[in-house]
Amino acid sequence: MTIANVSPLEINPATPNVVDPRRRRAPEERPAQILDAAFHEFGERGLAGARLDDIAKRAGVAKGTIYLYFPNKEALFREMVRTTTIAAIESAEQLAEQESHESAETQLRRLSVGWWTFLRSDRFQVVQRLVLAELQHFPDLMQFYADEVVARGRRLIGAIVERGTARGEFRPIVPATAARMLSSLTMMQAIWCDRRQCFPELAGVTDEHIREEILDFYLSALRPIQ
Amino acid sequence: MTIANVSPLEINPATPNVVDPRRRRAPEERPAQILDAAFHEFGERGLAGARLDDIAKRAGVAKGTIYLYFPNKEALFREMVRTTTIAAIESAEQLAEQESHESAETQLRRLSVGWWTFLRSDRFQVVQRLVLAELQHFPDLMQFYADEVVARGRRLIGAIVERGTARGEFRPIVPATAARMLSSLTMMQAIWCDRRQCFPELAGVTDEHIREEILDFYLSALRPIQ
DNA sequence: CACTAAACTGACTGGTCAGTCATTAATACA
DNA sequence: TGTATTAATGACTGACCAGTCAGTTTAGTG
Repeated sequence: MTIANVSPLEINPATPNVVDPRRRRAPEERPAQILDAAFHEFGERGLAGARLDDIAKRAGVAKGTIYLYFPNKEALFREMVRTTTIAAIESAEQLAEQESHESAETQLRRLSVGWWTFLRSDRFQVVQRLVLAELQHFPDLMQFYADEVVARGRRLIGAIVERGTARGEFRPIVPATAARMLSSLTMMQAIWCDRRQCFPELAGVTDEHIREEILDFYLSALRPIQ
Repeated sequence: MTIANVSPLEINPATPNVVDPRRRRAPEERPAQILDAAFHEFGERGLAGARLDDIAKRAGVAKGTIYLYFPNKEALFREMVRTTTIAAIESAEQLAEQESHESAETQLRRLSVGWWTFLRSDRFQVVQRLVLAELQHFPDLMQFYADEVVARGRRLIGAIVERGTARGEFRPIVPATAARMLSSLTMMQAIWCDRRQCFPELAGVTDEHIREEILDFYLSALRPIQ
């Protein structure tokens, strides 16, 4: 969907290629196509539950083709988690770009909007489910996720909070702890939003409202003591 | 092993039950034995990944025996989630019993200790993983979990917060929102604690310290505005 | 003790699916 | 046009595993 590229071969002056597109040569596109299909199938069924035939069908490719680009199912899974995660971080960091002249509260507010958008996206929901459910069996991927997603996010928040404390906007607090608090509030509730129908209390509330509640709650915990 | 019979005379009348315990009749115990084994196997490998042969072996029972008590793999899974969840709630509610004369802060503090103990137990970690990973395919179980675990917990916290607000201990806040904030802080960080090795920041910190950080942070967000 | 009913067993079956490979199609180049 | 090379296919294989059932063991009863 996102990753699957537009084929440069499609741009054709004379349209001589009326061939079955499935058999057309386009080796550069294959990995992305397959990874995208894998993302959906693994996301839906998990590592053990997903079938390679389904991934192939979704990618518009024969099963054998998958094995031209990935040595086996597990490697495909690993690679899918890696690429999806990387794509996710990049889009999140773009959104969270900060201007240093702003107040810490304003920075936090902007970070909150960007991050929440990302957390509520389909891609994150799937990654999150896989991380929580399957990554215990892949210590290296877990580490990768911890370093590249969690730690990076924490540093971002921690820096803002530290600056806010220094400016007297916030009460004194260990930045790492403060970052962990905001992460947990936001991540957990983003996951719950995805299961809205089960939580009557959330059913009538918009995503945006929840995001604001979280931020207000968080800011009131950081409020300086009189 | 099966064909080579044990002579019934071998059974000493003084110690009558030296029979292979695996073949002793105990139909009342079977479901619990099987469910316990299922808990471990499903918890480790997920619904699709777990093998009934392994569950049987762990339960000390033949595969066929499982089918005397449960119609199929999925039903066993459902039943396992149900019973585990119920056991979990009951143990958690015992811990959280409150005395009405205490201050809201003290009540919250006691609830926090009991709940955290539960959240950090093996049983909860496994249930939580299954809920997040698999329960989307079982809407009825998801609903059951939402009603019996999440909603119950929220009501408990909400009531305490409401009382605290009425007494002027806490600032005015929607009790349901306040409950959701504490739930998300606690649940998410309990899950992270289980993956300690991946988060260098948590590695050197005790569970108890994190629990206190959460509670202090929470209380400071509820602090009345001057 | 003999007989019956209930509990239990584990070899077997049939379906499923990861992974293979002989074959076919497309392209590049002479 | 022919030949070589690379890309892709999908029928096939073998392992695996949920679910079955004919047979075995145990306990209860007269």
